[in-house]
Amino acid sequence: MRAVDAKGNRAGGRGGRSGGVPGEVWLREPRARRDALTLDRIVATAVDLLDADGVAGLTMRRLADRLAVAPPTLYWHVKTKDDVLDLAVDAIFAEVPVPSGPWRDAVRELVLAWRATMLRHPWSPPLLGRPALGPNVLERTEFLQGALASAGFTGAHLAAATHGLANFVIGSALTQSTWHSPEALGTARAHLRARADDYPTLVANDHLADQDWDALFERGLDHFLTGLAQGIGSGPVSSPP
Amino acid sequence: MRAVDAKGNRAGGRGGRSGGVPGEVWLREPRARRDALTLDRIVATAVDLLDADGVAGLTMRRLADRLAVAPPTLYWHVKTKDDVLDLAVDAIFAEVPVPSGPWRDAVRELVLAWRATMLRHPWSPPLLGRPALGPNVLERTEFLQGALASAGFTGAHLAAATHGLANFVIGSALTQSTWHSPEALGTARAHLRARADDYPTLVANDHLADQDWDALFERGLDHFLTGLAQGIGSGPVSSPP
DNA sequence: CAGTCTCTCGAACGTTGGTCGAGAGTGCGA
DNA sequence: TCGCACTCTCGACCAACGTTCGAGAGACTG
Repeated sequence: MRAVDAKGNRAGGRGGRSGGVPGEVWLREPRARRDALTLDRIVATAVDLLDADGVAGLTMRRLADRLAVAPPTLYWHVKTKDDVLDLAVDAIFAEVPVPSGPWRDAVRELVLAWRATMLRHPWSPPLLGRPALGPNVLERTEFLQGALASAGFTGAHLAAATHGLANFVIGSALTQSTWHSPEALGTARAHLRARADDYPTLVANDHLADQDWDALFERGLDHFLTGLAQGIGSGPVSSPP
Repeated sequence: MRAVDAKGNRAGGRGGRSGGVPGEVWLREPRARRDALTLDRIVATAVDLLDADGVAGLTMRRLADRLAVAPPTLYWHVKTKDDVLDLAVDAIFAEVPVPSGPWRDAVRELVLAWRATMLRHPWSPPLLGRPALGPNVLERTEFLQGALASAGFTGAHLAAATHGLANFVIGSALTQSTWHSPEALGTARAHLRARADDYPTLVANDHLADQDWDALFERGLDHFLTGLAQGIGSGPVSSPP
């Protein structure tokens, strides 16, 4: 069953189920279906859809279509659409390599890769407004906190450092993905310039310019790391060997 | 017309329009309708709905119901539902007072109030994934950058400081609003503890504990401000008088 | 009193996320 | 070989959603 043509449309339309067209046997898929519908395939396809058209582009029907399957079928593998979103978010975190080395370099590396991945999938930052407890996310968080702990942070200092870094990355990615499209940026700048009287500083300094966001982020990150390393009270100062 | 009872249901159901019930005149609203439908009322009601039930709770139909109006009516005042969301986001920023004083204190104050407002409306952080160009948002941003500029920051340093602070606030609010409900936090911690082998550091340090988020945020903010004030290259060091 | 402009709404459309129960296909034990 | 149970798929259907259209009511203007 479920013979599909190249465009992914189900063959036969609403034709009779079994024993339909004579000789239909020969048209059937070979033996073991190598296109078995799995959770992994669902999630991967969802990520494709999200990358292509954003959150609005992910529809259970579109998703089913791409997988050459009827929409209700998805609900056997997945409980709700939110499940798909949660799984998609965790899936892209697998792209973030877990580094090694001295804590400050390792943290920098992780955070930069983290940000790069989110920007590669601009639909993801707002979705972090939902609890993310997937294995990939947790593994990276574990590493981050581990690195900071190995640097000597403890207690509230450790918590502040971990959350602070994570929040900084997430906020940056959210903001930058907002201004993803050049057109949006352009109209926004025009909007600002037309109100130069109200926002003299923003206009004078060309806020929302098409600037080097990467450099901006790294600068901010270094500020934060410096503040961290400087420590307050019991904070650590230097890198371990 | 449009007499409403206390529960906001339209009176008369589907009764005849004009010249319906005899004596209905006396039941009509006094003279000039003091419940005129305005954009402001729409937005204020939308914020109420969002506060009560989150983004999922805001429906054009529910909104119209609360305003004792038929759904299509809203579309005369507003182009799409997204308009309502954008306006709602800008509306809550009016709650953030614009401070004064030495730059570091003023910035701290603004940022803290900003965060507090977003947490009071936990639906708002993910919505910053959409361009926010309302007057209230821009006014606060203008102030933030103005304060930093008056502190001596210029060029890329200024941009990094402005965006860095904004991103830090947004990220913090997004993360914290994610774990808004104690139940979600509880199950998440249980989930973590059940996997102590995989996430030893997170479990040992009770990541996602029901901690003092405010203190955590202030600590992180101070780290950042310290890194900022310390400056890199041409960065400033001290507060102006 | 006609005309215009502002504002409201009933009816309806297309699409969405999701449910239900009927099956097809497969593997397994008797 | 049969029958049963389990896995997986789907057609039909549902309520709810955002939004459009055109018909008006009501209030001002000339």
